[in-house]
Amino acid sequence: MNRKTSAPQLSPRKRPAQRRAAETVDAILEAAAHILERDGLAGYSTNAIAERAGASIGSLYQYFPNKDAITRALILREMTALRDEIVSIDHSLSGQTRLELLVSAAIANQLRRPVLARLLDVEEARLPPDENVDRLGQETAEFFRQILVSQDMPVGADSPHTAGDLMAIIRGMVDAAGRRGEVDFENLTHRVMRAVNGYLAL
Amino acid sequence: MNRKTSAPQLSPRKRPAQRRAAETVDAILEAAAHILERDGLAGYSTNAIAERAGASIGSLYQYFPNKDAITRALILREMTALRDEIVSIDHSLSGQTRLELLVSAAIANQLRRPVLARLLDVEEARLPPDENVDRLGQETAEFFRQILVSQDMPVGADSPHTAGDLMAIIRGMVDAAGRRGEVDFENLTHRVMRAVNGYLAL
DNA sequence: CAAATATGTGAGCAAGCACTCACATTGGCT
DNA sequence: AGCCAATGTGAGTGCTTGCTCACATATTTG
Repeated sequence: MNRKTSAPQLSPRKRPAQRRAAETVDAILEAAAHILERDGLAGYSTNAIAERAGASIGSLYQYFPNKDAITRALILREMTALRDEIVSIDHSLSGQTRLELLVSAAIANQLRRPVLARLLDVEEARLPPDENVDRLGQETAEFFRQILVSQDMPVGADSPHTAGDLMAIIRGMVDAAGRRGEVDFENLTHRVMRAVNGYLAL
Repeated sequence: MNRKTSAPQLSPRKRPAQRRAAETVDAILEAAAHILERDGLAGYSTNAIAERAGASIGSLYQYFPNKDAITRALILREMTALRDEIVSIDHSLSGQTRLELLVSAAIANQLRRPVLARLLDVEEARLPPDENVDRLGQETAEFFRQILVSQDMPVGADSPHTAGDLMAIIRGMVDAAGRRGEVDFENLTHRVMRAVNGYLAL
């Protein structure tokens, strides 16, 4: 533990060691999110992100090797929030209740910052597969499956496509609602729940 | 009809008058579709489109005022194909049968060129609203609604959100399937039909 | 045929982009 | 204080992009 000199920085991406560095990284991520929401992909440039973050373009490139790394970090931030919420659902509840909680969490996650969520979906599709992103997605799908095999769930609710189909239904409906500017969270949740239950019941 | 001189070209976009001009326009559109499918938005540049079309960049800009106009023309081309298929559904069939035909048409439209369809969805969301695109969408939704009020449909199947929700479900599921590389058209169609019927039945 | 119009060409421009680098400042040590 | 690593800076570079324009060729018209 007594390293006199730190390891040489072969990777262009440093890990922040002091508090102000961590603050810089956070500011860059939130600036990137804000620019994406306000100006879309058209205004999403590294110079704009740095300026909005109150940092220099040089600082930005000390912590992110390239622009896509910023986007990936944003995707991970949002996916982690959803995963954490889903895995914290009480295991002793009934399958139906846990399913409702999960769907609510997924809807809330997509609706909290709808424009950002939609654009991150687009970027995720464009970026090459990422180890961390894939692992988070698999973890989330696994908890989904655990709910689908509960005793009070319809037999056969769990198939290789079920979790993926349900996530696609939720994302599709919520994205479309966001595009139309819907704001009635309860009504939308009810309709999504209807689609999910309908898919599972047949 | 005896116009000695044609009207001055105030708009930068000309309408093709001779056959070879129409062929150039078609070649440009198909080149744009091909580049989008093969290289995604990253390679989607006007110079690349012109080269692939076997035309010069100057020719391209004689028929399209800017790059987005090419994308809009592509969107219109795909939407028109779907609309035409939907409005040709036999009115004398039962509501359930017509619904199945409509869903099949929507799925087929999205699956024929899945990568292109997905990217055009993305671009449509980014572009400012367009009169022609909006009108086509409304026409399609209108025919959708006519089916939902058939006698053999569940009462209340038609609400202000129904058509939009169902289109969102179809697009979401088919896009996600395309992303995963699914190829089993029948299986996917069956699952989408299950989601649609489930949504309507409750 | 000639004149007029429609169509086609591609070098090149202005602007924006992601990203580098030589240097300045700050903070944590002893 | 004095040293050094960590952090911050922003003008500048090389590249790509959307798009223009002065001009050439093809087609129609009379």
